[in-house]
Amino acid sequence: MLRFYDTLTSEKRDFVPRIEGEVSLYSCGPTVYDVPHVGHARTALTYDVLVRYLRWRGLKVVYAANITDIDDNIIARAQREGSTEPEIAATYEKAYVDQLDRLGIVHPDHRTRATEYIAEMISTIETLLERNMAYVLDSGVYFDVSELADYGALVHRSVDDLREGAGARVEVDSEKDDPLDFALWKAAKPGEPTWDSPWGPGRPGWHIECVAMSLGILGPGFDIHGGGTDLAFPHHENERAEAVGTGVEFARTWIHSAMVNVDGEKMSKSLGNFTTLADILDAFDPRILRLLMLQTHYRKTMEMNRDALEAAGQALARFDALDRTAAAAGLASADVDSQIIDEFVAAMDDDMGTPKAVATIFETLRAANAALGSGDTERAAVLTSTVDELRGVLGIGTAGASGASQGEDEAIDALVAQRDEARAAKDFATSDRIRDELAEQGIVVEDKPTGATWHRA
RNA sequence: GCGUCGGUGCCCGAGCGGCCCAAGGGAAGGGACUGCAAAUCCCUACAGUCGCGGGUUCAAAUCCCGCCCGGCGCUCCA
Repeated sequence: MLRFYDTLTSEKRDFVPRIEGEVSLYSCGPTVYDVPHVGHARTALTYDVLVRYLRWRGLKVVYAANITDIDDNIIARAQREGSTEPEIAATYEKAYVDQLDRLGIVHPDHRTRATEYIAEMISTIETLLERNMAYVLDSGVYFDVSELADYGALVHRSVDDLREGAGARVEVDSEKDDPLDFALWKAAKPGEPTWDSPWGPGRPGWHIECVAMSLGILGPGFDIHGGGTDLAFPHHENERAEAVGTGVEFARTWIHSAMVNVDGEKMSKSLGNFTTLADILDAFDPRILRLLMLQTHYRKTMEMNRDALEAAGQALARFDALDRTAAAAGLASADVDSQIIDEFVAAMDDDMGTPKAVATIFETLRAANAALGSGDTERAAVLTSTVDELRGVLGIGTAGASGASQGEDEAIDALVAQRDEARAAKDFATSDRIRDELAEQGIVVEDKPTGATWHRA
């Protein structure tokens, strides 16, 4: 039985999709005004693995994710750089998608942009006005928090508590009825991009876009709404308020993935520990980052640093080593071990227990190596196939092509063959010299009963 | 301050009432294999106060209360 921890109810609950066998998922993507960082990767990866797993389990998944392509930050950057909002958004959306592609993140079925849903947002706002859940001021249209009974439910705060925080920290628009009331539509300001609306030219508030897109694509009462925990308030709380305010059922389960810390703190430019995704993926095999992240549960804050990445790199090398060993032994593909699969499924079904699932794979990996070592190729084939199957579910595939030319590879083959001859003749001086030469080129030679193999370090 | 999540070996990190003298990964020591390596396997030390103090229970890392410490949220944020 699939179970997920639901932020709204603060408990793990059995997951029953609204349509049997079909899961609808909406996940909040980034505001594209800068290059993506490792935090974006963790959030994207959480839902990537969820989608991969559900599909592997035989469920149909409709996955929608948004791109916020209009907001204060984008406008500010466009003005600063003498560019335009669409240009800034397009540039950083591409940067985001490009980096996620390197990580092998599955593409959502619907990747929508806020500016493509203006009409739907306006119509949602009209509904809220009709139902007296909102009011119009010169500065825009605002949601009336006092009209919603359980505002604050997602973050488990009372309206009074929230108001205390809002009054103390947010510059209160004195016109607003309540400091907690938030903008659905912002009236045009000079120099800003605008869209026409019944309330004059302006642009949408932040939260309304996700309501329009998620309900527009997935329909009322969709199964899962995801995003990073930092979005729980105010963004998700306000989304929920807006959607419920229109009288429809919103997300049935709320999943929030935790933050990535660098040097024990949330990364930020001001702290100087901002770690871009590109920097990490340039320095490490993308599968290393994926494995490292999956070794921590998605709801737990994780630490990201060079040591952790290097440790994960060593772990990943064991997968690649098994690939080589299995290939050298000529293992045929075999049926998977159903008991191990069951163990994996039990771990994943329990609120996406990827750390335990990964542990199961490593145990199987060791057993496969042991079987190989003892000459039990039949068992080794079963275990290796099981490892491959489960790696696939988590997106930890085999090593990619090195990018080296065929000629280079042939030259290395020739040297390795030459070394084999020298070894056969017990000319170890020569064989060691060749091995050292290859090592300098980053080539590791391994002697196996079936002959030497080599790979790039 | 309020809310929320957490504090487990040298490091990372599962477990969340008995199966725990606590998974898995990394690093460390020993052995096997190897001409020597690499890879692999086996063994060992690592946690004997699972942040601290109370309590509940036949039984607690796991539940309850209090305290200390940290992340995140309360402000744009994945």
